[in-house]
Amino acid sequence: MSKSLPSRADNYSEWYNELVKRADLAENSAVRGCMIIKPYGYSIWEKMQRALDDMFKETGHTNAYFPLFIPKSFLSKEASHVEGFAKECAVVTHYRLKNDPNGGGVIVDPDAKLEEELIVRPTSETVIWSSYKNWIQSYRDLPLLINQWANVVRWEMRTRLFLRTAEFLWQEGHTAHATKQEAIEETEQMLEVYAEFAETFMAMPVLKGIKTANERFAGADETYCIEAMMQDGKALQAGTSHFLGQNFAKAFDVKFVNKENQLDYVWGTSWGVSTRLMGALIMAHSDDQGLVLPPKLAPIQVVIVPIYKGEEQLENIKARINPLVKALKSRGVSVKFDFADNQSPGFKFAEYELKGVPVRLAIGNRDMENGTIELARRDTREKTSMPFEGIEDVIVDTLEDIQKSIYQKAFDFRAANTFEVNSWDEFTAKIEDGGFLSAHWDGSSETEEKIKELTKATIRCIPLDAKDDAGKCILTGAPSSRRVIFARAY
RNA sequence: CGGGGUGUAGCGUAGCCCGGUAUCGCGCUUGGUUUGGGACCAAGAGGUCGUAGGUUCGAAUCCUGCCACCCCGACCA
Repeated sequence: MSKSLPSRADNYSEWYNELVKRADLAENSAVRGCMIIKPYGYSIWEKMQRALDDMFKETGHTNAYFPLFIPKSFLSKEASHVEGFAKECAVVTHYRLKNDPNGGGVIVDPDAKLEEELIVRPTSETVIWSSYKNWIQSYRDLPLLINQWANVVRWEMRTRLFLRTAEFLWQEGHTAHATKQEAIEETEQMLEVYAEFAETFMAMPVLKGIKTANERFAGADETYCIEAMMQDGKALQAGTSHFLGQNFAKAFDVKFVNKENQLDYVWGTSWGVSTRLMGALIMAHSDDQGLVLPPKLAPIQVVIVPIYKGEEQLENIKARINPLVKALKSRGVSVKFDFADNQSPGFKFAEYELKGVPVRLAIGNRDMENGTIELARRDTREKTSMPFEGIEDVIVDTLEDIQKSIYQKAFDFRAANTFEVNSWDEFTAKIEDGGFLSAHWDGSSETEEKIKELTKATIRCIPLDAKDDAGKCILTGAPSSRRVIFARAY
């Protein structure tokens, strides 16, 4: 195994794949397209889950759990929904195996065929709405604000660790409301929650917007999204929030009696983020030395590496470091004091950089004599020798500063790679370099598809903060009232 | 699913064209010396050569099917 990663400049996707494996985040499994999330990767996901779950609870949601299997008939109740997912569903047809009468191993027992096939959920709208039918009678039962943490399966043809896997982990919120207005507000609120999570925890700036009809969720009236820019200039959809209108209520016959004693269909939303966020996190900040993790999501925020000759020196260092470890822990900082003697300091430095630990401290005999300690920050790879006295506050400040700096760096990168373009020639030239292109579009699906066909660029979103700005469609020249964001996407 | 490539120890590989039971490095184990940016010496352990068939006295090597992974397409709320 070579010591260094492939560089981003040489081969971005190889860099990504290698990094995921070398940093011990995930690996491929025996099952095509399914990944094994390794402990280090999973602990980052757990941090994401914790933060998101707290935000969901704060906005009034509660968790529940619905089954993995969906009766086939459920899926077909909402027409555009089934159309959207049919091509990528795993189907359970039998419930038993038996010994192969012709020899080795087991075979599917042909006598154990299911009357109705079960679909492994690609998303849970259908099972959930079939339950909501029983749970909702009156406006007093509304709003119903439920989230579930689950795995889903989408049989993708081409997969990549975290970015697109056949099975992935996610959360899916499913809410029901008495009015259209309230459901739209919920959809928008959850988009805000996602944006805030991405920006404050992941340190990743996102663009909030609305999807075009082409890119809309199957079964939604409107899909809101957050879009992030990766370091290769490609866009990554990091989260979606859907206003479902009354589509699922109608498909599953979910009616309620309103205050005026009239029967009406309820209004729905659904919203989700997945382990894809791990991919976003990696590609937003990491460099050729390895991961760069935002302190708020780093499983280990500070690592301390002692440099010593002999037991006695190590004991002296431990005596100085142990109280610091304790003090940091009491301030909620996760610290690892790595005094393992089977690896050299240099090895440890490289290893913790690969794993993205935000702050590294090194202390050796020189420091012991001088009353200093060396502090290295992962994002800039700067090393500074500092007085040991007061280092605790410096560490806490540095963690905060790293969180802010990597956000700013990602923000500046996005700004430097976002362009207004006004002609087709400009568009086709610019799109080759990656980045977001802000351009006029005539609003038709045909034009959108034509542009995709010609350039591989899709409309990532119509930004929520788009200003009215009359212009002409980049392709057709037809009038347009505002700009949309085009990019090549993951 | 189409085109191209790859599969040999935990990882990375040589050998394959031209058939004779497998090379080297990293890692691992033990002992010793080391430790301020991926340490060194010595001795060890580890392989049904992706998988299932076929050809052959004999297959990592030749042939066929299958599987997985990578790249390019198609597909992908």
